[in-house]
Amino acid sequence: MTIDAIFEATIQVLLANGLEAITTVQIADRAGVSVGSLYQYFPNKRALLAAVVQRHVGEVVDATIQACRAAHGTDIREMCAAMMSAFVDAKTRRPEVSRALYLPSAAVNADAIVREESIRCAQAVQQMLVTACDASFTQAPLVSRILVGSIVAPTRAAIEAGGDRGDFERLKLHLTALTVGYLREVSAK
Amino acid sequence: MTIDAIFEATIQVLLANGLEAITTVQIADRAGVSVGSLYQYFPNKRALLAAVVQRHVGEVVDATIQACRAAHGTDIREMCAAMMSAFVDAKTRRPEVSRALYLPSAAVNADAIVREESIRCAQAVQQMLVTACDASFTQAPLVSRILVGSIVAPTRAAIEAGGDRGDFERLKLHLTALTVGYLREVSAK
Amino acid sequence: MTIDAIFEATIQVLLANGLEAITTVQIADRAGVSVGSLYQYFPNKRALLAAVVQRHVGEVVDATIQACRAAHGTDIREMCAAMMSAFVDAKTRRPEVSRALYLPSAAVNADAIVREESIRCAQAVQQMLVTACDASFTQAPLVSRILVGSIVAPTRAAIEAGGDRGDFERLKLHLTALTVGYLREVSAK
Amino acid sequence: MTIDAIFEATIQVLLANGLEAITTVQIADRAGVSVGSLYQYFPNKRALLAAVVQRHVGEVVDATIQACRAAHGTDIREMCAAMMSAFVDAKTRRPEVSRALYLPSAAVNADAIVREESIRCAQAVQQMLVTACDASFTQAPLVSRILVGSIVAPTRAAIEAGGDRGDFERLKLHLTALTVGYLREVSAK
DNA sequence: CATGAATGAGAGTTCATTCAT
DNA sequence: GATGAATGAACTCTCATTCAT
Repeated sequence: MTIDAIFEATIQVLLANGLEAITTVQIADRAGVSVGSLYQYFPNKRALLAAVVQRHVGEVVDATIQACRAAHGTDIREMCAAMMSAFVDAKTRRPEVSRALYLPSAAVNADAIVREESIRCAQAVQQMLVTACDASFTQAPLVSRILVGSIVAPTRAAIEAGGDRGDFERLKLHLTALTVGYLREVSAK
Repeated sequence: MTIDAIFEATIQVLLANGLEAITTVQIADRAGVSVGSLYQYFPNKRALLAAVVQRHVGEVVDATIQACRAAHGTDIREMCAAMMSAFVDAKTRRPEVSRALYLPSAAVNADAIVREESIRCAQAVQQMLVTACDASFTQAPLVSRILVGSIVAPTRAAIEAGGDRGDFERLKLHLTALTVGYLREVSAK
Repeated sequence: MTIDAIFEATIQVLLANGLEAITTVQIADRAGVSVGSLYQYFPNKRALLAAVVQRHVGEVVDATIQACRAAHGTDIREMCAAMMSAFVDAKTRRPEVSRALYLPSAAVNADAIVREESIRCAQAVQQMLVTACDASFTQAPLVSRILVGSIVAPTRAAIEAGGDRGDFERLKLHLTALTVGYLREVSAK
Repeated sequence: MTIDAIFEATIQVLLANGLEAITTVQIADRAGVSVGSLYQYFPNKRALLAAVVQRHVGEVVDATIQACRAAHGTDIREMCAAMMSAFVDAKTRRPEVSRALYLPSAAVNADAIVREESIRCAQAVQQMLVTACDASFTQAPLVSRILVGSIVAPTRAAIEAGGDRGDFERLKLHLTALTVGYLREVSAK
């Protein structure tokens, strides 16, 4: 509960002040706790930022993985559509949170989290792809990583451009087209 | 000349210490100049980082744009292949530079540069796409942005994974497949 | 208490090093606190100096005003004698403090304080003068300001000349003569 | 000529930026010379400021002394009127210059100049007073110093209040009244 | 356990002064 | 003699972290 408040406060301060100007005292103040308490839950500022990023990215990846699992055995288009829907929905559920977290995500240490979560996601994608009923892949690991990578930046661009629901739905369609087209191109069948 | 030394020093220190630990004195020392001189050329640290990012990203975008122009009037596959080749080559000419600059690129202020350069690139892509001999697009602007966005993250992943020339050549093929597939999917023809 | 220590330290450093050489670290050191603590109480160095001046000048003006009030209704000579006594006593209670504070008093920002306190003092003088039993003034505001102004520099000169109690008592007599003579000259009666 | 330009530039920068923000480069720029040249004429910044103050204060004191000499043998009122007229005229010939120079005058080193010039002025006053045809003084040195001191602050206040010619003429009358009254009070005759 | 005043290392930045051209 | 880029010591101020209460 306190941790949740701290997480939320971190996001708010990040949105208000940016990554460079954020301070532990500010975060604690906005969370309604003392700095001392903050340090009871996190060993240092870096760990706090990492945890916030971890949770957010983890949630998005979890949602995407779940969609991937549910799509096992279907065809390429269905797989891609399901995955894009889950990914974009999860990422844009609270667009301002995503926007706030793009900054610390790149900061030292936190980008390792992003990298690892991307790998976790790519693995689920790979496991899904091999079950596709209308395609097969000789370089499934690489294909999965390309696929996951390719959808990140367009989504970020849409969020930072301040897109609305309609934009995000359109984004889903294009990401589906992007990934379906790719998989067709590299499918062995 | 002094400015070049400062740019190079910034990249070196960034690679050695990361974004959080970089200091103006360190940069000046490694560039073989005094801090005072550094401040003669850049109003502040942020501006220096922004300039370094600007130059790097600008070069990559310039190279990509040039390839786009040269490919006007060809077919989709040739366009994508040419563009991917130029982009990946420019971005991986000195992989460690690219790797160093991913950090400040996300830092406040510098990400605006990245955003603008992306737009500049997307415009050139759009101008190329409308000349394609084997496809036509109803939503060229969106398609261009998606296309540019989709190739950024996979390339970054390849660089950060410490890929070699072979990996980068393979990357080109996949990015070509990715974009060709996408354009086929969304082509009106 | 900490604030008092900082005030006292500021005066000591000012006496030892002058206005140009004073640093926040020095002040903090001599006050036995850390620079950080100093900045917990004062937003910046300028504000600290201003506060020190404010307190000193405020005390002197308060003492003078009190004497003015007590002298309401008396004659000119008694008024001047009472006021000069209070002013010189307050200003020379710790001559070295006064001497130390002449420097920042002129520094930007702090001289505004001196100006305002002078005005406050002049108003009290004016209110006193209009009750004089042996004189009346047609330009009371101007007369009050001249009067307050005229006693400042001679007192400063006496302090900076390193005067002793005897000098200060002699100063009182002369300031009294100065102001009494003036008031007689400009009295309408 | 160059020195004059530097003096004038110093005053301009002082008026524009205050004492704390003044820099040698700024002064040189505004004077239309290089910093190097500035250092050809003055060993350091402090000496430059001191010279500017010296010249201004010296001029005022010179004018006042001249008036004192011309008034030898006259009566108290004529002496005071002549002196006040010369002093106020000299000090308010270019009010903004006086205003600009109040700041460095208090800064370390330059206030010694002010002190010495005050003494020089007081000596001329003393030499004048002993020739007064209608008064004699037992403590001429002290009286002279008080007299000189008493007129400084009211004049400064008038200048800083942005007074016009009319205000300055009124000031002369009051300073004359102030000093005449004083001299009458302390005259032995 | 919570608090938040105190700490102080360290960062960015300035600017008087120099000296090669 | 004039120039102004280069220097780097030194300053102000910040803020992650601690620990006595």
